[in-house]
Amino acid sequence: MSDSCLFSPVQVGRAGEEVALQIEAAILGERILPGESLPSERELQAQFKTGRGVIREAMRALKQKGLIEIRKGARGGAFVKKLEVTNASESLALFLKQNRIDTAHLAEFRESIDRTITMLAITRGSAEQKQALVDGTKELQAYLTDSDPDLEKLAELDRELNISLAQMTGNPVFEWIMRALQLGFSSNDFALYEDLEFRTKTILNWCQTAEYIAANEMLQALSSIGAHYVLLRQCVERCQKK
Amino acid sequence: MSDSCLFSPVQVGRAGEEVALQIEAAILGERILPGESLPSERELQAQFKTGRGVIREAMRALKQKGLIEIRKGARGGAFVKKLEVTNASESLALFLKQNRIDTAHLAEFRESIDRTITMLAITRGSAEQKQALVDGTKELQAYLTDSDPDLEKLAELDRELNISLAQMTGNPVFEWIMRALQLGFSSNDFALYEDLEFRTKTILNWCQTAEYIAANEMLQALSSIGAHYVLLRQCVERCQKK
DNA sequence: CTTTTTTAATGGTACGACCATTAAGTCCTG
DNA sequence: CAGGACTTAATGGTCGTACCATTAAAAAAG
Repeated sequence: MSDSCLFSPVQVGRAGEEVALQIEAAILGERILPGESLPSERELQAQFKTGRGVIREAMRALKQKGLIEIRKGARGGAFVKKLEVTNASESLALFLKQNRIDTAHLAEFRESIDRTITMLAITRGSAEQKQALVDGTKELQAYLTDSDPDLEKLAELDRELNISLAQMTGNPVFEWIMRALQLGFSSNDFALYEDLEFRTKTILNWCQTAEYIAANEMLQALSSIGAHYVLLRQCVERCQKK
Repeated sequence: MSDSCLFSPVQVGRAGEEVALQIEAAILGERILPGESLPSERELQAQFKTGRGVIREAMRALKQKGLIEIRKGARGGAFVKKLEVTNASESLALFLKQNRIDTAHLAEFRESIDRTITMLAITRGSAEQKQALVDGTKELQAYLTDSDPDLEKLAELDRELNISLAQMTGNPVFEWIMRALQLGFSSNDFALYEDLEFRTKTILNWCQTAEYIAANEMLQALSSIGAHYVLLRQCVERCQKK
C-alpha cells in the first residue's frame, strides 16, 4: 500500500463503524484488490487519526463479514479475501439454527432447487459430466453391500454428487446455493444414510437419477428426484417418532 | 445476569475468538434468551480474566453476526437479538455483490425461484394475502400515467411485492432468498423501470400476475412470470447495446 | 550453497485513563 | 402533590502505551 490518501480521518462516536465502512467501500469499489493487503494497523491508526483499538474493532467486523483474512507476524496484516460462499452459508446456518427452521420447509426449498438444477443439467451438461455423475453413483453403490459403512465418507460422496450436478448447470448461482445448503444441512441427509433400509433406497435412487440424467430422460429424472424427497420425508417422520 | 459461572477464563492467543465462541454458544444454547442482556464489558472482562479490548472485539464480531445489539448509556449493554432473516440475507447479498454475477445467470436463478414461489403462493396463500397483492399492484398502476415517476419509490414497491409473495409460501427459506436477491440486485429491476415502454409493460405484467394468483390460475400465472423475464432479458439486451 | 541465528514488523493482549451517552434518582419550584 | 430541572452512576466508546507471540526476511555461520 502506498501512502496515498485512501482513507480520511474520523472523529465522531461510532468511529469503528465509520472506519469499517470506509474500508469496506474501498474493497467493494475494488480500490484494493483481493490478495492485496491493507496497511498495518498502526499505519491505519495514523491515516484515520484514531486509536488502535478502533482499527482493531473495525478489522474484527470486516473479518467476521468475510471480507478480509488476518495473518500474524512479519509481512502479516489484513489481506482482502475473495469472498466465498462459505460466509453466506454460515449466516444461513446460524439463521436456521436459531429460528428452528422446520426440516420440511428446508426440504421443500431443496426439492425445488434440485428440480431446476436437474433440468438445466440435462440440457446443458456435457456427455463427460453426465458420465462422471454416473461414475460417482457407481462409487456410491459400493457401499450397498457394506453392513457398517463409513457414514462420513458416504455423506461426503453425496455432497460431491449434488455439487457436481449443480456445476453442470453452468450457472454459478446454483452451485453456490447448493454448497450453502450442503454446508448448512448435510445433517439432514445424514439421517438418510444411517438406517439400512433408507440407505439402500437412497443409493439406488441416486443411481437411477444419474442414469436418467445421462440418458436425457428429463421427466423420469424429475420423478426420481421427487422419489428422493418422498424418502427424505418418510425418514424424517420416522426419526421424529422415536 | 447473575454472577454465576457462565463463562470460563481464557488465556491463549486468539482469546477474542474464544470469548466470542463461548458467548455465542451461550446464546445458541439458550442459556441467555433473546431480550436479555449480557454482563457489562467490565464484568465480562473479570469473568474471562482478560483485557477489555478482547471483550470489545468479541462483541464487535457477535454484533456483526447479528447475534447481539449494543446500547450505550446506563442500563445499556449487549442485548441478545432474535435473529431475523435480514441478517442472513445481507450476508448473501454481500457475497453476490463481490462476485459480479452475470445478469443472465442471476435472472435464470430468479426465474426458477419465482416460479416455485408463485406455485406455492397460489396453493397456500390466504385470500387476504392474495387481495393484498392485488392491492399492491393497483398502487403500482398509479405510476402508469406519471411521466416522471419517483423511481426509488417504484423500486421499493416492486421489492415489497416480491417479498410479500415470498411470504405467502409460508416457508421462511423462500423469504430469505428473496430478501437477499432484492438486497443485492434491485439494481437490475431498476433498469426495467427507467424506460417508459418497459415500465408500462412491467407494471401491467405485475397486475396480470397478481390477478392470476388471486384467481388461482396457476398456469396463467406462471406464463405471466415467464413474460416478466422475457421483458427483463430484452431490457438487459437493449441496455448493453447502448 | 545450505543451515542457523538474529532482527524487525505485525498482530494480540493488557491496563489505565478519560469522554459521551443514557436512564434513574433527587431536588427544587410552583 | 406534581412536574420539570439537575445530579449521579453505570455503560459503551476512544485513546495511548507498553509488552508479548509470531512470523518472514535478512544476516551470519558452517
